[in-house]
Amino acid sequence: MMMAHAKISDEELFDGLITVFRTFGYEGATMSKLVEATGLERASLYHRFPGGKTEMACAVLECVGERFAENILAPLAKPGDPAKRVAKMAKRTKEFYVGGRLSCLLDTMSVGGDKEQIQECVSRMFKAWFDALQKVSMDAGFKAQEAKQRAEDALIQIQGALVMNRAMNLTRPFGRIMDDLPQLLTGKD
Amino acid sequence: MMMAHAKISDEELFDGLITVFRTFGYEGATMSKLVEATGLERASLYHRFPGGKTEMACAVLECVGERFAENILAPLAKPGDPAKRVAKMAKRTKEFYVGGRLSCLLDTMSVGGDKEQIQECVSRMFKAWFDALQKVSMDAGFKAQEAKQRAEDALIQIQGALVMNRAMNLTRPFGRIMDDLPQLLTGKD
DNA sequence: TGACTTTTACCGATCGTTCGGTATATTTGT
DNA sequence: ACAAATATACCGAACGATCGGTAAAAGTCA
Repeated sequence: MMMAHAKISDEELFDGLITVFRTFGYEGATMSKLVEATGLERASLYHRFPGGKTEMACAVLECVGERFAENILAPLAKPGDPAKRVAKMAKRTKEFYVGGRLSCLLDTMSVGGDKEQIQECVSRMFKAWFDALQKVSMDAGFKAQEAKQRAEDALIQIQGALVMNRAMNLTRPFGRIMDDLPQLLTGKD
Repeated sequence: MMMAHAKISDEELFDGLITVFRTFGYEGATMSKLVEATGLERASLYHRFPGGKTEMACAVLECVGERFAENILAPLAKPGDPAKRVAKMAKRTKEFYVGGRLSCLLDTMSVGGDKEQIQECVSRMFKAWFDALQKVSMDAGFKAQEAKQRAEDALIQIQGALVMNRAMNLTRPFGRIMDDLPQLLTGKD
């Protein structure tokens, strides 16, 4: 509509911000790091996010939520064998976390958690993820309660594997957990 | 042994430091917060930890490692039914994390992770925990490889449940995971 | 007294934030 | 169509506050 040439696109901008926030958490994500990662100067970031660092964090969470919904959660809602759908989702999830070498934004951003606004964003993103998992588990034939528990288990294992990978500098656990996801969410064990 | 006049004991000192580090992570744990939590002034903390914040973080990790080994991991190595030992350990673990309301130091401290020394402490603590779990699983009759996988699963689920609790402000998932631990580590499912 | 702990007072650096101003693009008035 | 006015995007420099850290004095015991 009315754009005076943007130095970088919103997509590129968010790429930089996401990388910093997911790596260093909210407190560790300093303006200097955000400036370096985006290529924009301090004041320019404030032009795009008048609400400052808090708004950046929330915007980053929303952006990741959208990307996650489009690229990872979407396959779960498509027609076809639920197990195959979960396998597709697991594959995309592995890519998203680069095989478990990157942390989850919902984990790193929830450390400290003195900002009400951010905490609310985090729990909302988490809930959306959870709902998508429960739904596919119900598609596989499980009752609401059983599906709920399996979705919870899946989310717990994904988050736990990412923490373990980061803390011990490994990659195998996450890969194994992801490979077992179809069985966990749709299997009759 | 050679203490003239300590305002507070090492135990009390570490209590304060641990609370701050486990709540806010390394970057979020500012000197001001540490001063407030311990009751000692800035310079007094530097007297006890000449290496500064990095040394405090490492000392805190070591301290928690010792407390963890004594109070939580010790029951795992005692004689008796492995399942009962794990149940005891699960009970102590629940208390340690206050039913899942508190975060794990190994999680929050590994966010950011630009300090080599801290990262090394974290992974070492994690390894000790892992080894204790594998050992009790082998006591339950599992071969090394099978026990290894079950220990890994247990650790993943504990960490994942703690992350989920924090991110969604819940407490149930962690409690459920802990109750299922004996089955996971020693059960023949 | 002498060894040890705590404190007051302070340091330079960096934190998140804001200001003043420039360049480019769009809209408006004629 | 052409210039004035408006809006958008950016940047350098600085703000007050707080960061992690240090020196030297004051207090506290054997």
